[in-house]
Amino acid sequence: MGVETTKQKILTEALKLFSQNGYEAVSVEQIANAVGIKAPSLYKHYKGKRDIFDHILQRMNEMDLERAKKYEMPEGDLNKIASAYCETPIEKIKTYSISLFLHWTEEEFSGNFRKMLTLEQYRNPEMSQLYQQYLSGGPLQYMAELFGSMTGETNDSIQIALEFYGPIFLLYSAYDGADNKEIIIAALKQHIDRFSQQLDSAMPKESAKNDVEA
Amino acid sequence: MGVETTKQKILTEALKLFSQNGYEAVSVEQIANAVGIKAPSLYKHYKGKRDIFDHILQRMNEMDLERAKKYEMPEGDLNKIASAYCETPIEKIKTYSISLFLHWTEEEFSGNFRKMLTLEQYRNPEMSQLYQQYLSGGPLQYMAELFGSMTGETNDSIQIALEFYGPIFLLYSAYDGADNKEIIIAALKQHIDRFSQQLDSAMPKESAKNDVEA
DNA sequence: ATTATCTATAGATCTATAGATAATGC
DNA sequence: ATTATCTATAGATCTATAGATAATGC
Repeated sequence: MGVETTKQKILTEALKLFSQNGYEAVSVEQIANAVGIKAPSLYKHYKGKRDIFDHILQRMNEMDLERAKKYEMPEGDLNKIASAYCETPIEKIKTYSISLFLHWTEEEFSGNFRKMLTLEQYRNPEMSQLYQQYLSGGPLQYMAELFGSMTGETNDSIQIALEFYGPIFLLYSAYDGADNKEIIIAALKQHIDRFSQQLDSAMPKESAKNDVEA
Repeated sequence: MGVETTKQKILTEALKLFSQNGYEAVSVEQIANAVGIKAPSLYKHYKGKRDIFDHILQRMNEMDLERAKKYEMPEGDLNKIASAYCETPIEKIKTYSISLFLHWTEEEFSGNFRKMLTLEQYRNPEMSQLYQQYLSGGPLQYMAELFGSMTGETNDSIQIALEFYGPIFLLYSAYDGADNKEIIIAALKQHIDRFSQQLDSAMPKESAKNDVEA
């Protein structure tokens, strides 16, 4: 697992280039150079540039399914106890949103994929669909459902999700441009804490549940 | 003014294409086709593709200076009275942020420019600087200053600006993907109202000032 | 007389294939 | 024997220029 095969390395290097310059701006030769082979050799592994792109999408899809399985359904082995602790919706949201942010920033493949998707979002319907699924409308919808299940009234939940996810979404951009990434993570945590406190005090009761364990 | 010269049309059509596909993906021939001329004719007006791009930047810069002059300094003629009315910081922020949003969405040139910048932001330092100046860090900083001047304490102002501008920033994306743009504008206004109300009640006093006129 | 357009085309670059050569597995 | 790499190169596309032709302004 530590060693990357040429086939895998083509994907990671191509994605790195796509995330900086966009799909069209990157030539097969540039990818090959980054990998350390000549361009024609690359065709032994993939049918062409579009095929490389497709395999990146595929791999991202697999990674996201794994991540979803890990965080949406806390029925695993060791994590079971830990997540059972903070089963209250508000803690679930905290954990989920921080892990989501770190996933799209600190992890190399996902981080580059997010950047690439940002650059490709207007190219065609498929790309804008993926962008919204992974980064804008998708998370927003998911969080709205969480908030809806908390308050009971699903009416206002999209607006609440907007107040919550908007700053997180902006922090992706801030993260990309920041010299010191730690400051961004700190701002993220402050936002999440502030928001959940505010939400907690606005909620009718139930707030006693949290204060039992620390 | 209603008639667009070929030279101007090259800029608007090029920008339209750049905003969808990114700078590199667009060929000079595509631009020429959109304008309705042959590719070589285009070189009578601009030195090349890069030159077209540079003139787009230049024009955007001019447009933004105009917009800034219009909204930052309410010393004009007719607007003078109107803006003097709502000179209170909270109303200034409301007016400013709605006009900013409409500027980057409903106006064709600025809207396309925002999309293009989104696609070009990672290409080089100049692009990421422009992206942050126009769309992320710039407005955030400006709003932080406004909030700072309101509360007096400049400490927390960036965090407050994040809570305010984050959702607006996310709504740019939502706007691009939305079938019904009106819904997005409504969500924007609701966010701004909710936020300013919340801010108003959190402020010590001064809130009586607003309620005199309606 | 000047300006905007056209056709033709040079020169560069890019994707992809063909076929030779070296490395690896049985 | 199979697989991964290489060099050489075909064919397409892209940027940009040269020079001819039509349109516009004095």
